[in-house]
Amino acid sequence: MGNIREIAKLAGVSVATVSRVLNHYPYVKEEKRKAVWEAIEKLNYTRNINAVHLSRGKTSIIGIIIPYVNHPYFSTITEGIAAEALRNGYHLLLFQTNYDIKKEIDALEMLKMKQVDGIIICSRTVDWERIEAYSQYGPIVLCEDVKGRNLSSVSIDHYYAFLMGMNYLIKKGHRKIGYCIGRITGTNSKARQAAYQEALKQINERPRPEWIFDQCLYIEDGERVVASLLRMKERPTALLVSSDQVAAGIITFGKNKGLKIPENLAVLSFDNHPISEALNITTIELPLSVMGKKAFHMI
Amino acid sequence: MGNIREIAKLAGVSVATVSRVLNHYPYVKEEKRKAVWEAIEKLNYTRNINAVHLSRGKTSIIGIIIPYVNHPYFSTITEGIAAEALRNGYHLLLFQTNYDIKKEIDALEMLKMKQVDGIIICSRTVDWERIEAYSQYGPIVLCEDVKGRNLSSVSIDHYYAFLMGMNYLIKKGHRKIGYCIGRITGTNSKARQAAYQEALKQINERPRPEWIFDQCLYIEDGERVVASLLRMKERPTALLVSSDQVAAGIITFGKNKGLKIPENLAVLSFDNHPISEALNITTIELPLSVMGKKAFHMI
DNA sequence: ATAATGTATGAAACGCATTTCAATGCAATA
DNA sequence: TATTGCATTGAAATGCGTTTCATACATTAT
Repeated sequence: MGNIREIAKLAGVSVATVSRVLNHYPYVKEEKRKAVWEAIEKLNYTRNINAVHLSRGKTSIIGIIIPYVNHPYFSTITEGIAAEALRNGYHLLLFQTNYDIKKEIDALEMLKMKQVDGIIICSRTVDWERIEAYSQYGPIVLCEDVKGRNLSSVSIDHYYAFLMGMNYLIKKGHRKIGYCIGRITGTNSKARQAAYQEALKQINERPRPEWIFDQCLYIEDGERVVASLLRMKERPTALLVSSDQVAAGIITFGKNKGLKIPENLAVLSFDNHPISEALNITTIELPLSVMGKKAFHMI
Repeated sequence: MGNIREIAKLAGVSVATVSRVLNHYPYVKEEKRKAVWEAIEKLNYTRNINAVHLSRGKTSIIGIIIPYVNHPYFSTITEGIAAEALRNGYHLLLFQTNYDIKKEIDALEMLKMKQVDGIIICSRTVDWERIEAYSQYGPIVLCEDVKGRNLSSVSIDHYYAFLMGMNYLIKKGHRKIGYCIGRITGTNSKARQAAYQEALKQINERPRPEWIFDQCLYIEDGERVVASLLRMKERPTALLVSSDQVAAGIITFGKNKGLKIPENLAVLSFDNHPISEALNITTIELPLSVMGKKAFHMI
């Protein structure tokens, strides 16, 4: 394998010239260029990319912080980022956090250590101040509304989307409406809550905390929601569900339990994941893959 | 920020001692250790990890080659790898290939360049020889049967699983059986085909190429399968489906089209993804997450 | 008391490619 | 012919942490 110096010696040129050839710089005589390539072939040489990283001070790697890889919402964003990164010669370092704040900080630390050139945070637990502090070390893009903070972000207007959903249900005649979200503390969830309250205010209904279901991420969480609903004396007539997966779970488990959908319970969800088409779920599309793509370009 | 030499100067020690402190080596006087930490604090120092990588000759990063991040089959494996990698202080570099052979080679090249210490290949398009050639540069683990080749692998016995599935359907009285898979050329798919043929031979039925559906990956592919089935004069009475997602699609689209399931068409699938429970699909569990975990440990 | 261990620490070499700076050769313009 | 400028090339500095080797002192064993 050897290193650039050996190549230089074998080709009878200086290391600078080898580097020029390797990086496709102009101003190298054709014959020397050829000699260098031949030496590279002969020694089966490959650049030590860590030396390149050190020398250049950058890695062409961007980090992506997500809570779970195997949730469609996040894997779709990741997909978008990955495809776009690849097309631009970047690599992706995956930080799966499970919403563990320590792991998020570890990931941010990688920016300071120059392991990554930038970071895309798809879902956040650490506080804003911390992120702002780290952003001196490199670009950080958030996939949520940053509320005027001095941070880059690409975000879906979940407030608007949720409001749209609420209005749709209200127009259908519903007044008793609940909703399901993934993690009640997130920024996106707060936007949804605000939209929920706003919509209810307009029809003079009070929000019902018992109709708000937290921790709804996967299809199987729908089962829990259905079970809760069945135990209630007074049930909502409609549910806004932040994930198609969960909606699918609610609908199928609900039907198993004899819940008539949409007669007893209307379900409206978000993402427009193929599962919703399959199950005939009414859903509002969220451009997740595009968001990933944009997030990449902001970096 | 500065570097290790500045820390050394400020703390009044040598760089070697700083390195010892940084790496928690013994044989450093407590007072010097303290002085070093103080200097680190004062200068807000962090190691340049690229220098560490270069110096150590390794990165504690492992690469993972998958065709698509947003398919449950692969994201579940990835999930398993990610969780385990994290617990062992490793990071994950994601190579999404879309089954593009060039991208696979690029990823393998990263092993040679020492960008990654090892690679886990979840699905492969390049030929064996090439992988064997690259394995001189570091550990490579395949997630498929390597058929006695000199390569590490963790694999699910898809032959056995498929045979089991076939026998289950046969026991239920089916003789006209078809199947759906993701990519007909993969090793895993060949194992499935072999199992299919073997099972049919035992009941003296001939394989029906028209009942074999390729490119079935996502829920929406079920729609295509249903459409094909409806066009056939003679249909299978049962389908073995390599992915729960696709099975879900077949069942829901099928029902929409008036196909009675399981009366007209029995469906048996694999993975045991939560979706199958939701839809009451009979499924055979595949330990994907565990496979990811094991794959990591082989490296 | 002497040899043998163990603790503590620094100088210097090592890993490797990039990039700046200076120098050389040659061609085109004044 | 003198001058300006571009094409080419190499020496050396740079980025930065790890690790080996040698050294020095303090113990403990013989």
